[in-house]
Amino acid sequence: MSQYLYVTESENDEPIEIPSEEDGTLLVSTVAAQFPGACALKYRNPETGNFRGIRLNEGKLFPPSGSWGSQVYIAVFPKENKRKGDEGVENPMVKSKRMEKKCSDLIVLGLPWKSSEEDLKKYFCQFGELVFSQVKRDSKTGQSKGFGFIRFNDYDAQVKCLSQRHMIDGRWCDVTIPNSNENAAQQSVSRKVFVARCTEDITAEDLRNYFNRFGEVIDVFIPKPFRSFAFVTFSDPDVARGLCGEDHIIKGTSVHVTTAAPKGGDKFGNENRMGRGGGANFGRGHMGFGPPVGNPVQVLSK
DNA sequence: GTTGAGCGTT
Repeated sequence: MSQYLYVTESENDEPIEIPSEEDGTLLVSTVAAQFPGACALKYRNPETGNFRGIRLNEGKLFPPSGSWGSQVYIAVFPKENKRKGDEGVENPMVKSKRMEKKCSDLIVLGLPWKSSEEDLKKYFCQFGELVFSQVKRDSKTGQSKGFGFIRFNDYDAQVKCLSQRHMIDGRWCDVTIPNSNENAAQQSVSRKVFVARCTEDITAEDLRNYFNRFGEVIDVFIPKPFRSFAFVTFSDPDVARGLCGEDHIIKGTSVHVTTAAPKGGDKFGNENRMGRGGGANFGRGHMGFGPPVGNPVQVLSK
């Protein structure tokens, strides 16, 4: 029997529902219709956190265990640009890829009180597809606070959008990079990252599964009671640092990754006292990565 | 039931 299954291009995109065939298989051509160039599917095995490939024969994809279930499958492309880089270490392009222009959440100021997430999508889709939109509201009344956040899939769309003012339902609105993202490039180094803006439905396993694609996750810690943040520790500090400053969408929530330092006092693993020069001797002296618009100022106090 | 600079429940 035919069913709709969830497929996404990358795990932090919103999935698209696409139909299988009557015999339960899924045609690669069906996948490619939504994801041009896609040649296969994979999915995250919840037990191991690893990717599993979907069996493919003569253009037909076969459900892993009889049925496709409700999990999200990921489209696979030929020669996909890999993000985690064992062999990519020697390829400078791989590294700089992460420091390259990537989309981040954008704050939208001055929204009409009545504007909703849907309104944001309707307006901003003229620049490109939104993978995230949110209107900040009073938790009690639900009344909009007059600002929100959006995120594009495509960096060019973001650039275009940032370059102008926006008339949304009769009001001029400004779109900028949020201040909270400014600490993107310069961060101290640790194997552990702080994941802000978590929601309660994001479990430790969700975090592990999500972040495992960037490098081996060796620990996930979610404070109890719920405090809307979490810590994720990687085996490789480079991976941790590479993620800092980024926004990631997990289960529809945009979380923000920074170094795990602001508060201090963590149970497991690293104590981040960066008092001496110690702590962070990963690799050679040159820390490369000349940030294009370098902000060499390191905030010390606080 | 109002409002109009801001920055996302560390």
